[in-house]
Amino acid sequence: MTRKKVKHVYIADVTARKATFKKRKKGIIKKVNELTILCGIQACALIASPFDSKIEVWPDSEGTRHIIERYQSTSIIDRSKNVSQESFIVHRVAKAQDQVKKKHRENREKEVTLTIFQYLKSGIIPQQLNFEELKDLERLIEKNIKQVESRIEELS
Amino acid sequence: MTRKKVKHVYIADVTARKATFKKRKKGIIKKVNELTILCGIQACALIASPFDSKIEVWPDSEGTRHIIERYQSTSIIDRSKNVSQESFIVHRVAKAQDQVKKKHRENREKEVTLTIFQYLKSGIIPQQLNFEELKDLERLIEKNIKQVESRIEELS
DNA sequence: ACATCTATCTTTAGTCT
DNA sequence: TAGACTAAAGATAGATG
Repeated sequence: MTRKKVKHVYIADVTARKATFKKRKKGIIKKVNELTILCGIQACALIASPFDSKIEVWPDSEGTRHIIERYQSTSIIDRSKNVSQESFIVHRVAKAQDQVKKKHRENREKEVTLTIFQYLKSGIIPQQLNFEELKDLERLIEKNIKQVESRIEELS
Repeated sequence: MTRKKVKHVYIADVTARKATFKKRKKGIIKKVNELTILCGIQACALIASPFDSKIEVWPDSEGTRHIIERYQSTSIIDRSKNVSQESFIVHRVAKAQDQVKKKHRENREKEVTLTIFQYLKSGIIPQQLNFEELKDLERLIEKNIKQVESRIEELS
């Protein structure tokens, strides 16, 4: 009587879709939970609801945040294979500091680099950035500084 | 012959753990994929490997990034229930701009706020921040500005 | 709408190659 | 180390209350 051949296509019927979503979400979360226990690992799932804009996560928001941060760090490292992220950052900062000492003058380029360094240390932006990302960030900070300066000028 | 009662505890044997991890990870990803199709939603899974530091994600890094960003936005909204995030940001920026025009002088407080606004617009930091997070960010930016200024002074 | 049931489908632990 | 196999365990579609 209970026929089942799940066609893997979008479920048009709202009631059926909602029921399936609820059951399967529960199943997935159970499986993810089991995997973390059986294998002693971290894992998380983020699932958007079809019925409201909320995204459900497993485990709690704290655990999810941790693994997301861990993922973001490592994925960025992977993207910049050509240079070790650690030596890259260390070298960049050391170079910026040297330049500051040598040139002995106000220099926006170094201001930007130092700002980036502070943000990296603080964790506001990922601890590792590849060259392209760093360049984007530099351009953004430079733009900000210019805007702030022009606004200040405008008011003087 | 094939006896199975899965005890839900850590699998001590390395070989068995690896085999189970591989099988179950595949299963979870399949289930998540099916859920997204059946219900027409976004979902992702992040799974740390027990054998190297890499975190595997489903779907690709691009899709994962999107849903993470969506999650981070909404979760932060939820945390600052007391005030709508949109009106909060809009109000804060408008106020800062008003102050700039009225006081007609260089003012670090506004510089900080404008910098935050730029970062918010750019997506470098989450689009929504609650009061505590905004305060932390303000303190950080202020500290950065002071450090940069003192370094510039030191060199003049 | 939700809870329970259960026949059937799907996953997977243990085993072998 | 990685597939393939298979029977038991587990998940769930559709039905019913």
